Amino acid sequence: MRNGTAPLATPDFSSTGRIDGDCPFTEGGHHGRMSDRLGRYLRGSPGEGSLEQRPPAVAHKLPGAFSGVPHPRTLSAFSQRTPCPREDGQYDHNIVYKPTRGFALSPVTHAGTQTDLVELRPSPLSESDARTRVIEPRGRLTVQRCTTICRLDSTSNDCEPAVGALRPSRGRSVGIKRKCSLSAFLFNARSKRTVRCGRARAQLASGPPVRVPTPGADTPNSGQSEGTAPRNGPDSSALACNVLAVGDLSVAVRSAVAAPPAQRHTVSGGGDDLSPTPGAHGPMDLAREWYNMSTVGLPQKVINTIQSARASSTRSLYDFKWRVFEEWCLQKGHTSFQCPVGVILSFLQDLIEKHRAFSTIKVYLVAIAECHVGFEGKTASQHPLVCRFMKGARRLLPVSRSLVPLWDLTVVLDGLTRTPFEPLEEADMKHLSLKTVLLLALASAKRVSDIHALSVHPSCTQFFPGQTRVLLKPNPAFIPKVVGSCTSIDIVAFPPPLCPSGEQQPNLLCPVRALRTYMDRSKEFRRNDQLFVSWANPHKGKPVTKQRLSHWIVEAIALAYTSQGLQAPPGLRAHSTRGLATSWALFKGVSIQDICAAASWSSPLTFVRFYRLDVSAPSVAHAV
DNA sequence: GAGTACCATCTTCACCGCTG
DNA sequence: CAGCGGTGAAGATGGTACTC
Repeated sequence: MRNGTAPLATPDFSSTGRIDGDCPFTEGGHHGRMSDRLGRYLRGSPGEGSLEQRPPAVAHKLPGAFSGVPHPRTLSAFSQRTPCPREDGQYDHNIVYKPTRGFALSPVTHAGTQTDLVELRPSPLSESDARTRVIEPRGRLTVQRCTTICRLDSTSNDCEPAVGALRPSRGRSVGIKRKCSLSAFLFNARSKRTVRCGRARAQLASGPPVRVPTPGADTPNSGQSEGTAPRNGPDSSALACNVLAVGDLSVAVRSAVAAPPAQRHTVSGGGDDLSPTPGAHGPMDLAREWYNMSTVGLPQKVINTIQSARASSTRSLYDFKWRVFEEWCLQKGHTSFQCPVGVILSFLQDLIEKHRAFSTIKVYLVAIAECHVGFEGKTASQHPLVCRFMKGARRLLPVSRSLVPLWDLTVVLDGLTRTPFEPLEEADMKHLSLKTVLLLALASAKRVSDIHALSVHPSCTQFFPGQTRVLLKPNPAFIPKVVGSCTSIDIVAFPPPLCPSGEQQPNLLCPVRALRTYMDRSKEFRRNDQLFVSWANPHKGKPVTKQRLSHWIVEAIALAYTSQGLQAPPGLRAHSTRGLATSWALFKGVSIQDICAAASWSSPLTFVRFYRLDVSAPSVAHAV
């Protein structure tokens, strides 16, 4: 791993992936494997690991492009790169989103005096693309391991000592623009161990859940709004070098809409209403909101423009939430759009009792507020009781997650050095693909979407002479989740393991080697520039989706386990690679800034709150 | 029937930006 | 500047289609 200013670490594994006597890990360290030499670039004899300061690479930055282009040649190539459109004229990686499913246009009819306002009409909001996400560390883990409950409650301000230390002086985020990857630390996590000897894997992922403050609750905002200015620590580069070297409606509208029920459409509208109809979807996203606005006489185009204030995905999402509320109201005998506040609160309470996360409940409330007529000129969400309810929910529903990794990194890395993943040259395309994507995910700590955006186009993927290093950039058309956060991935090849015979052997865990092999093999059948393509018919050679990429990662982890005769832990998630890789990196001394830069987090708080795992926990230490 | 992939649905992360 | 409302979008998951 490297951060663009530091050399990639050079883990020293044997050809089997095991660490030789020269490895930077010793039995006496933490986990019995951590060496106090971690964080340094080892050269020479084991006992004389010298610190090698490498000249920092010049980081170039292109306006509007990805951050951190660390190599002049890269910059040149980058400036000349062109988007890589597919045959259908769209860019790879789903950048130009196609309507995954246009809402079927159906007559919008309703009872009331405004029927003519909402008729058969093309939906302006047809491009729904509600995508949602369940981040791995959301704390649904139910296995409790020990009696020592470590809770970081939202009401506590001293829950995370590190947070305070990490928090910028003004409570702002630490703008991090440098790029780096985490491969070195990651693969160093694969410490020397006695294979499965005394391993207590059952304890994995069974640690006490930890409650961390719900975003926004009792904790300062990450201050990302000001995150445009990189604010690197003055010596972060040096640190990285050393460490890496080791390895709304108006009141008028609402008042107008809030007409007496007698003037409004009713549920029994004989099919001519917009009232809740279980299973019947509106012709457009947030049709209720549309009707509410049309009722006060707003022109159709104006309404369309107003509704366009939100992305189609958000409208689609709110529409779904509103339909859920409509159905719930129907079952309870209420009129969804003008029900009393108590009904709304009861609905939200139901969500709490279903153990929905606070953020989920928040979205439901926003959706309801958009479609509900409101109370005395205010939206439903502005009602005093609703405000207090939400405050209570925030306290009652802190984000909790396990501090212990769900899966054992060392086991997985070990598995990747065995059949069916090795020998790599003989491995089938499936296993080669799985191994490559997993190594890449672990080494870069990137989101699946970031990996999905990688391309084999020469302007995006550059191998350095001797396959000593690879620079990966996402397709130029790729829009990351956090705009401006997407950085290129720079991975330096791992050196061959030291063998007594002096024979050069490939490092079986080298991401560069796996990537090179994968690209060479996939070249024969690939039909797209996207890095990862399907290996099986009938989609062979076509770009895989992000979801499939997630499946690959999970399957790779599971296979690594089963290939060793072990049972893979349940609940594996591709996103877990981020938490695990970065936690190991932190554990091994990587600065928080470098970690955030690599993982594209604008604030260290994000890492601490949602991802950080206790990889040094005794259970893991003993297990590994 | 197994394997692979896509689509639709669902949850909630991660952030922006306003307010007091 | 802490707190929080609001928003966009990502990942997980289940269902289903297709091929072999």
